[in-house]
Amino acid sequence: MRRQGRTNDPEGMQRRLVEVAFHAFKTRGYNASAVHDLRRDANVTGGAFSHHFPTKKALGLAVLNNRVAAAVEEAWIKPLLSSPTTADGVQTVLAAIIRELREQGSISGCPLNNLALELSGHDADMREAVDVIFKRWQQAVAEKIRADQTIGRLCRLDPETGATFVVAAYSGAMTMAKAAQSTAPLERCADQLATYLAEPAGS
Amino acid sequence: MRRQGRTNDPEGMQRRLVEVAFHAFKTRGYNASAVHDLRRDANVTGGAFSHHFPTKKALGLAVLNNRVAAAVEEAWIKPLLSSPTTADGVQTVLAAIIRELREQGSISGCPLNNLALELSGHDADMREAVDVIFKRWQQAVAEKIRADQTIGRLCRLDPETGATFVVAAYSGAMTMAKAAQSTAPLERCADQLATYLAEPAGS
DNA sequence: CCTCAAACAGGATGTTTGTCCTGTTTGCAG
DNA sequence: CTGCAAACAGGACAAACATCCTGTTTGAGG
Repeated sequence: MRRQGRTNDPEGMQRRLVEVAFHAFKTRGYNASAVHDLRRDANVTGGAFSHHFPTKKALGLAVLNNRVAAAVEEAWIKPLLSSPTTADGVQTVLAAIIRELREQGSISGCPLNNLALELSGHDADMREAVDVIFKRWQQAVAEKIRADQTIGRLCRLDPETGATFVVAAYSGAMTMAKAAQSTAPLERCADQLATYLAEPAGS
Repeated sequence: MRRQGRTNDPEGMQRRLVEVAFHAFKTRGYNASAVHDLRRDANVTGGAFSHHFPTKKALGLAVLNNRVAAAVEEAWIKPLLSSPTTADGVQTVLAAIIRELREQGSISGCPLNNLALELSGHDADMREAVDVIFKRWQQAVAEKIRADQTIGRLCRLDPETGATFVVAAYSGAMTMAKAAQSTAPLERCADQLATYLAEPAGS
């Protein structure tokens, strides 16, 4: 075909594809995103696509394992673990997310949340991948709660239970924020999580 | 065509279609459910379908406004409002849902939650419909919290904020339960919501 | 320079999707 | 009895869809 500008860059191509798919899945959803559109947006031909990802499901798993997991790590786990306390970390994370949503105008929701509902009912491998990320997320929060307990905070709170509760409240609030296209649910949940984490539960 | 067993039953046909679609949307999702399959499962021909619902979106809105809203009303609002306190009602509702999920083996998630993520990003009308149901749900919980306050309970809790928090925690927990195919997240959130609603927040 | 597997191009393929169209039947109004 | 609008039957339709196929190009190893 005599295309002379071509250079082999498998990693870059995969990264570009995963990046485009991540964004499309986050905003439009998995089933609503056509492979054809993803290819066009990422400037990837059909041959190249099916070489790196034999099926759409393979791309979905790659997005989940590489990109979504990294997004959770970056937006939640890192800032949480580097905060003085759980309460502080959760507050910092939520404030940052709310600020970011305000700046970009529209609310597309938490990528993990979006894909979780759509994919965990359709395929066992997908659900497994979603669950792994949720488990990792919870584990990090639980770890932070345990760290708090070594300095005399949240001593009456079971770390796993508290972690599940925090993640659930955030996820649900993000769902409602997306439906309402407003940050109000997130702000309210941030407020309640603050008081919840300030005083030991079940005292 | 000489089909002699036919009888006109527009309301029944719409109900049957909405019922089938509700179940399909809940388990497989909106985009993953083909109109063809819905017609087959509901024993409705193409002509009848497009007579009652000109587009798939019309059916989706009908499912949202009629069936999903009714499901929330039945599973959440009614039992909550007929309970002595908010804490009691939330506990009753969650216990019933957990029991039901255990009996049926698999967890398909909260129908509103599932459709919220998938549809609110795709269409303004759909998002509006989802938001209305969420608002109604929150309003009912807030109303119950206000009722508690008239008898000296939860006096330091803002009703709207508390309602958002309760709904968010439940929704998020259901998402995690679906991903994990386990009722554990729901049980943990029920536990934490119990202590959250037992003592006034921010005291 | 030669080889060869991996990387990529560009379309073909068969299926699925949502919607529409033409005709027939029902049931109520007149 | 008779018009007539609504209710329904059954398939047609093009567009969109995910996947596959054949060929070409790259780049590293020998």
